[in-house]
Amino acid sequence: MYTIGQVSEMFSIPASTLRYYDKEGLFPGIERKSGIRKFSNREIEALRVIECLKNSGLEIREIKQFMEWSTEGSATYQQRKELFETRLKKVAEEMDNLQKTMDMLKYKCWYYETAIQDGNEERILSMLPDKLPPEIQKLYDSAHD
Amino acid sequence: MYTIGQVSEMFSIPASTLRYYDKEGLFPGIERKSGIRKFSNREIEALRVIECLKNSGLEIREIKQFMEWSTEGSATYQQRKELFETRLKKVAEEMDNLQKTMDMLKYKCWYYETAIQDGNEERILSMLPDKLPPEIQKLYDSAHD
DNA sequence: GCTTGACTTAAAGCTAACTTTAAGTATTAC
DNA sequence: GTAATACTTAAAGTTAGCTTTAAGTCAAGC
Repeated sequence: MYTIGQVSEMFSIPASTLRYYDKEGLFPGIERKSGIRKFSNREIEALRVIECLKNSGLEIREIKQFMEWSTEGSATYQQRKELFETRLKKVAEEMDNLQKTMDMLKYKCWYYETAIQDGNEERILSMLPDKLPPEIQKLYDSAHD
Repeated sequence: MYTIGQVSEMFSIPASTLRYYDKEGLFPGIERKSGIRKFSNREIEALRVIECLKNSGLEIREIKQFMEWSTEGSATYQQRKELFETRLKKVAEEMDNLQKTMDMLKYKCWYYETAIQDGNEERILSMLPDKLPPEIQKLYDSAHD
């Protein structure tokens, strides 16, 4: 059993944020002793799922929905499974998107490395849009679909 | 040369957002004809970079800084290069983080598939924390470092 | 010449996710 | 017993990034 301060330390999350999460219903049925929250393994695992769902782009009120489903036993297994499947797809898309972002960033790194070497951008501009070195051309094309 | 409406269509960005970006200084020196903005290839390419930097987690005011550097010629090549290098590192970290998020999501998908098959979570809980099927154990460990 | 549709502005409004504040209670260390 | 520390609350404040509103200008088609 942990206090809010201990959990705050463990997860590097401000206690005020944990209180906010509780107020928003993310720890349904959390135990209390004379007003003070007692975080058990259930809440610790909940917090790991909260972080995961938040990273997947889910909003707090949708995470609350999930936490409510979790208190309803086997009747909501299907909904919960579908939620995770949907989130998985979403994150896979986000990864694809970030891969394109990285390609653009790598292209720009090359661009400025080359500009620094040359002292100007003229040689680069004369290679655009399709006479860049092969590796760089790939990055450029990926970023300029 | 494009009007704000054409650019809005091309990039699927509301015209109001493009005006907001302009107000925030993201199109320094954009041309106007009797008050109306004229988006040239320079602004189109700027918009691609804006999207890229935004996806990398940069704030609008930092993107503005970059756009100002871009008007200052070769004197700022170094800063611009470093900006893209820093962003690249940041996005690579974000990708790692998302990979962990995906592992947790995959684990949860398996969890609920199994719970649906069994009708309850008992068998799964008896396998925790280190007697899960090998492939699933990997996901679980990755998500519970 | 008048209607239509796309553009313009400044300013106010919105939303999510916290974060801070102010005032108070409870527990632990000495 | 008292001082320090950690907890409690409700409510107000903050921030980023838009989005909407209201009032107006401008060019093209009929």
